Amino acid sequence: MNVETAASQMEALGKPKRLDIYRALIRAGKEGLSVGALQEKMAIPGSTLSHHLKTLMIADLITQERQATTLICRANYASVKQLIDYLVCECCIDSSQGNADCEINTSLTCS
Amino acid sequence: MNVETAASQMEALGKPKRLDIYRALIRAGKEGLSVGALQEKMAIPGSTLSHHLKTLMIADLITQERQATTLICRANYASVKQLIDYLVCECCIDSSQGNADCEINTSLTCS
DNA sequence: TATATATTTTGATAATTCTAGAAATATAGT
DNA sequence: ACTATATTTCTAGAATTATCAAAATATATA
Repeated sequence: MNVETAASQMEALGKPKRLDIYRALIRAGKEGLSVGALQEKMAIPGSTLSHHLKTLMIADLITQERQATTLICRANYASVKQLIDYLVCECCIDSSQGNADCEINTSLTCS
Repeated sequence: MNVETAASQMEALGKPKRLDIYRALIRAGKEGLSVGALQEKMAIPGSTLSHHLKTLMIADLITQERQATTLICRANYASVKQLIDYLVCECCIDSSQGNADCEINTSLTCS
């Protein structure tokens, strides 16, 4: 993970609508949600939704799988785990007291 | 935590320079870093740094404490913990399989 | 009060991004 | 081939954001 990748992922999650979309996919699990289902759920125009999904795709935060004419979107759980790690895993290492007393634990695995 | 707050925090972390500044504070621990120390470390103009710090402050991601003429900045560990929780804590709850098999654990405490 | 240090605010420009309607594309069924 | 459904791309305007030099502010010390 590098700072540009992490920042682009944060930025992708930095608008309420996109964050809502992403969290809907986090909640949906491995079944995912189709673009159409998301559009109904989110109540936004298809073109706007499509742009948001593209942003999340480019940031590697979601994946898409075509099933005939519908496109299934899923959260990429591995990438958000890496992002969280990048954010906090170096906690306190520059402190004169070290990080021995820091408890840092981020785990996320979905079956 | 609501979606606007979470999105504004994500957005604040969504630029490489601000993410770098924030991670430097995460590493610094409770001692924090002065604005001047950050400026030297990051090698950016003071006015630019000040704007970035203001953005991080408004998002409640950092705190500032004045010590005479210098201003000590510190990461707000509690708020990033809440942000991470907001992102993933509802993992898979809408799945037909439920979230029983999801392991979600985010802990971050710094002494 | 005068000076020095630390930091913020102002102001202006360039660049990016959000939004959504309209048109285009892709896939499947009749 | 024609139609229907699902989704994307094109296009453009409005709004927001990043950047930094210069001026202003805040605090401490001589």
